[in-house]
Amino acid sequence: MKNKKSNIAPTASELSILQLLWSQGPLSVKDIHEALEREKPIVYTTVLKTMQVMMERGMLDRTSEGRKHIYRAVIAQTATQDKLLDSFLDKTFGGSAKKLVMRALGQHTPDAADLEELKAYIDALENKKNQKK
Amino acid sequence: MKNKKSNIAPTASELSILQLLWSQGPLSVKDIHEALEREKPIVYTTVLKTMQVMMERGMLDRTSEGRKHIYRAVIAQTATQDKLLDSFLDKTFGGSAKKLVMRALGQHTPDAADLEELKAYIDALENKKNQKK
DNA sequence: ACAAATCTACGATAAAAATCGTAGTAACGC
DNA sequence: GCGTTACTACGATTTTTATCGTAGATTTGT
Repeated sequence: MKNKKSNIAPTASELSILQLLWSQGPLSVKDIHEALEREKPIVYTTVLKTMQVMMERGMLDRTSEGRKHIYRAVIAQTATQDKLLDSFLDKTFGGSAKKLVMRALGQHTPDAADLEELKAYIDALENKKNQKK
Repeated sequence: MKNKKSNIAPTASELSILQLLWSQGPLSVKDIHEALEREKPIVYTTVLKTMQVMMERGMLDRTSEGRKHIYRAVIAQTATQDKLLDSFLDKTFGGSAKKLVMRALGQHTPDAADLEELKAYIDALENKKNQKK
């Protein structure tokens, strides 16, 4: 096998922690707690515990900085999103990417610029397909 | 309020049952069990129990046909998918439909015909936006 | 120095979801 | 009629995930 692949799919709470680490880089438990607290009340040790579990599961790594620990994400954002997307696509849209895409655009239509960008992206995909043949 | 909205988001197992009912119409527990069994081993009463719970939660309804019950989905497929999509989009892609769409297309690129259809759909969305203004 | 504040460790509990086993009842075949 | 089969009802257990409380250690302010 290529290299030990982490089969771990993060849960919803774990994902909310990962999002912060992905977007803001390595953070302390305190940093994460403060950020999450803004969304909804949660006890400090709940966050701590979750992050400790995530370490055991190989999702996070950490270094010591004085007495406190600084955590960082080990699993990549894109790989994780792709895995979750795959699973979601199967479970909710029977695996049809087209259906999911159309529904996503219908419900959360991006602005004009983004729509143009999307069309350009689709063109690029079409070209790529043609080249392969 | 418009009409009593069901706030219920089905779990993964519930969703797999709903998928069958949505695509095949009203079914008995036996029908569902047989279909699910093809995917992975599962005990009959597990399915039965799940469907009973779903009834209590208002996701399913049933009629009697002889001694057996025939279940049908009460909650609509599109409404349910939209709700799940919303939540997934937020949790996994920070609410950016564009990101989700591009990733979905990249990982599960539809065939040429579907891509054309998608572009046409995007055009339609653009026109709709322009009209509103 | 030492009390208060800051952090981690970790077991325990709670909450949610999934699974199963047993009991009981109606239908069915013969 | 009566044993076998097909179903439902439902409690109970297991598994997974989320949350919390307490204990103890290190640092900080004064």
